[in-house]
Amino acid sequence: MARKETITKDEILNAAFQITREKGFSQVSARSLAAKAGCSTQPIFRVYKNMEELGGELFEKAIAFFNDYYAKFPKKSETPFANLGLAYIRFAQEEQQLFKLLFMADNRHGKSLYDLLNGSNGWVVKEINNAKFYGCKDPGGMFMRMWIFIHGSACMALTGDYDLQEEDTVKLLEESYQAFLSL
Amino acid sequence: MARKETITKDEILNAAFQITREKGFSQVSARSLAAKAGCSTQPIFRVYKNMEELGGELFEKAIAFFNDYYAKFPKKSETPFANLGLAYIRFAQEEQQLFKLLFMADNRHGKSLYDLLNGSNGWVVKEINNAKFYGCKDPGGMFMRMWIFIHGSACMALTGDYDLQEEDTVKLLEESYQAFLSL
DNA sequence: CTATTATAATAACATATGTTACCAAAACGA
DNA sequence: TCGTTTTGGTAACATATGTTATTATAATAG
Repeated sequence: MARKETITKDEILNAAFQITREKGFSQVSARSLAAKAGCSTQPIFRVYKNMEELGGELFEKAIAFFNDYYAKFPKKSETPFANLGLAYIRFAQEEQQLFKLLFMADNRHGKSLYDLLNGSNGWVVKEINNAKFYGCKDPGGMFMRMWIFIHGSACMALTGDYDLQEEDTVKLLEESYQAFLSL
Repeated sequence: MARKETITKDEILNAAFQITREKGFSQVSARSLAAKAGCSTQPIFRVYKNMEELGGELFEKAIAFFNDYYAKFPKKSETPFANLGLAYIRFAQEEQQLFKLLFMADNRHGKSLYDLLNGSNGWVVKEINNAKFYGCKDPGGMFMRMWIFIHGSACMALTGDYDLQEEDTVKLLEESYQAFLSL
């Protein structure tokens, strides 16, 4: 019989995720990854065909992480899109590297922004329905405007051009929603 | 006496700028740059101490390019921030790589976003004064909100999540300004 | 205990990077 | 023409990358 596996796919993926989280996806190399996982480069190429394949699974793991982040994020506002937006902006502030990977990179691995946001729980759909429920006449347009605003805040957080605290962000999002309602 | 110089600093910088514009700053390597400039790598290290120094001058050149782009951009709206915003968004659409370098990268080479936008002509100041002239009570807050919105549009253009044409963008910016006025 | 076999470490290969050493090629005053 | 000096090409060095070949290491069926 054969030798037992000591380095699992999960361990490798987790190590890659850690590096990505701390220093960014570009810092995940075969060797840096091996070092983080405490092995040589061989186990990596046993479980993954190549580094690109690992990139794909890493992206999936990042999606799951964001979904979990949002699922656990405490609700702070009744205003449609405000909670999702607040979580998104805080995610950008707290998990800069993951945010870059998910929402600012060229390669989304076939997924659309909507796919990423809507997640497995249909969160965007829920927010849009919520807006409808609260009497918004053009929920689609509202989502577009709000998302431009939310994404702008998040991206500016990454370059150090947005540094509002949570309370102020909530206020900003609620105000913006009200302002866009008038259109 | 000494041999005449055949490869100038300008030629090298222009070649680097071309590569950046076409394929992104990350694609500017000593060798790719030499190839583009039609020389060996030596002239590069004659005029620049190292590649980082070239990076600095390249950034400056990109700033100048954006300033020129905006200076020549035809005015399409009377609404404060709308022209600047429109130019910014179109710049993101047409010059993706330069936009990334200037407005999305970590390293701004000591310049703030305000520095970059305000340029040598005080454009932001002018827009803020313009808003004041048109009766905006909180021009600073308006700039912040408008810029979040504008930057969000531009960044979404880069990931393919914003594809409005010029007219629609103008309308969107004008509407947003009006909406924010109500705050 | 031994043969088999999957695992994983070492080391290599091929390539790309910044940077430098070295040398050949101008350019021009003497 | 010769000597001096700067310029620029070739080639090297050091390092980092993905990937693969080779070898040593378990693990267990027989």
